Amino acid sequence: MILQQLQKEIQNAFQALFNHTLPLEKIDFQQTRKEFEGSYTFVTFPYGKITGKRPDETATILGEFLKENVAIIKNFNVVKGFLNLVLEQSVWVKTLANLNNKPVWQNIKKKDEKVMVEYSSPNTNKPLHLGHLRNNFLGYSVSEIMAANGSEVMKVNLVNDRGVHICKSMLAYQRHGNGKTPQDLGIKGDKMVGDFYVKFNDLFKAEVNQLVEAGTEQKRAEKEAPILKEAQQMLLKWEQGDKEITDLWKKMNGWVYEGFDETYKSIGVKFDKFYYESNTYLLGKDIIEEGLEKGVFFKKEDGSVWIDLKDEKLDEKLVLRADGTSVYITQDIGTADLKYRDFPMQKSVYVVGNEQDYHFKVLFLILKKLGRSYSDGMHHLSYGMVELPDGKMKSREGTVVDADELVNDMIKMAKERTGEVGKIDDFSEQEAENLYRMLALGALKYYLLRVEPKKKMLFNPADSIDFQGNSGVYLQYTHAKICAILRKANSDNISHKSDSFESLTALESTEEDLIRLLSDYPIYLNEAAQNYAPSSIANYMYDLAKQYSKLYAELSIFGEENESKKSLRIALSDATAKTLKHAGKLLGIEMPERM
RNA sequence: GGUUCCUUAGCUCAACUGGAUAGAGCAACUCCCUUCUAAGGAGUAGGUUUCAGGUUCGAGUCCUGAAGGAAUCACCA
Repeated sequence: MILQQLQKEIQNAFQALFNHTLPLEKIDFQQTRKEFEGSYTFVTFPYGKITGKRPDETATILGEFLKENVAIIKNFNVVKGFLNLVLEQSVWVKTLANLNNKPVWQNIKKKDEKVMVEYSSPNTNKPLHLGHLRNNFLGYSVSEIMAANGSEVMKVNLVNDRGVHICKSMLAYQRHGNGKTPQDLGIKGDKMVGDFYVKFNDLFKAEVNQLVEAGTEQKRAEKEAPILKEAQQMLLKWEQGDKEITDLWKKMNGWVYEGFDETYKSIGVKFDKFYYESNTYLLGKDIIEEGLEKGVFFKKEDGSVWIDLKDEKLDEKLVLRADGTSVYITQDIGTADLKYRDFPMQKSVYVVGNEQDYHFKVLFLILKKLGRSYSDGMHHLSYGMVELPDGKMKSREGTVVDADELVNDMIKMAKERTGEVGKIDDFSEQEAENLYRMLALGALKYYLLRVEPKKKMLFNPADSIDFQGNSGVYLQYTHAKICAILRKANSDNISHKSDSFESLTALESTEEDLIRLLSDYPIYLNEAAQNYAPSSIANYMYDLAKQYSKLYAELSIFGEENESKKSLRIALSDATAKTLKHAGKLLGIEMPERM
């Protein structure tokens, strides 16, 4: 790669001129700004002490040395301490030839690194909504990105399938379900169970109001509402393995899973392994014991177990109740060990909303204090909530943007838009439906992934997700446009193998810019994995598509008379399409060949 | 109240981890389809990067403080 070569050349130059060895990883280039001539810029300000010269002098001396000794450097110019390097254009032709022969991502070596990514982790009471989509897309995408960077990745889903809240919907169903199944009602199983969860809340509120009217204090009423007590009772029975209750639980969860499966399939998200809290909620108690022995935890008079994190600017945190039952963090400690036994990973990523920042900080700290070898590789991929104009989404209140509905709406929009443009009249029904879905999901995924995860985002249902401009559809459109060109090149028998253009020595600036962008792809790929940031990929794709669109508008391909140039532009188109397709896959966005 | 996070153009977001004159899309306005897909391209306008200090050759980015917003501080998960 060019940048690596340039790094070495700078290192040599420093050695020869200043008798100083710069470590390679410290040699950094940035893109030359458009208003100056050059491709890459080396900043010399930091090296004053080494060279003993002013930055602009250092830059000039370096530039002269490089021009003299390095074949690919054609020229240079110095602006203050910025050394702009102008490369021989044959370098870019050669770069494209290499790209053409072997895409850059095929050069990425397999790492000896296992990564587990936990995401989605739904609650079986709550049908998936827009916020969950952000989670699912992030988790899926981060997994794909790490895998593309050579890691072995395991995608897992930890399903929250037990607890009082589950009993609530079960109870509401017992009372008002009349034994109906989702098939009877003609709705998805997860939706039906979700409805009963909402139903419970209505019943609960009614009871609370009644109590308050009868003179009970609000807070007490909320604790003593009979229906709540009954739900708690039900949880006890469930824990004791009561047949009637567990049968109902299994039946209702079965419905939910069917619904979830359908949604996962529809949005193109997959998992390698499922964990269920009903299997893991008892884990972790033995580790509490271990922690007591190690002196990491301490016991209070009432028998409850705590950890003191005051030294870390955190508080004391309960890890086991006085009655010996576990809390949330107990089972998370246990599950962490379980996961490591199943898949001894170096990195473990938890894709969970930022309302649990504190929880994960504590969890990772505890595991570190317990001396778990894997604790250093743990990472909470924390993302901001998706908010509506009137505030947060609440499943309990029913104020959510439902995932299935949103996807369906967008498919409808894609269909309308495609109808207006009218380029796929010869598509079969099936092909057309595939395309609509591809476009709808592309728009949705891009919309959610292009934003840095930790930022909260606002979704206004009134103005729909873009099919224009900086959007997923723009990327897909660019890809489809290129495919048209490749089809024509193929039917006209125009070669774009590297020997058809390798002799070229001059390039248009748009061509050069595009080649540079293509060859920089691994940098973004690496950055995305390093920072768990699909947004890096998304933004790169946009830049790439934009750069190509510019070239497409400026330069004619089939109207070009010089055969070598024609071939080069086709090769450039091909490389762009392949890169878009590869990067799109990392975001879960499919690229159509026609649209 | 403590802690953590956020604040960039009217709106939604970028900015290669401290680099040069802060960039895109949407919305507004001008142009460009008898030439490879106009779901596109070129342009105009829009900024004291919330504010006040500091660090240095250089700060949207780092440090301190302030303002506004969010989350969390449960023997819920």
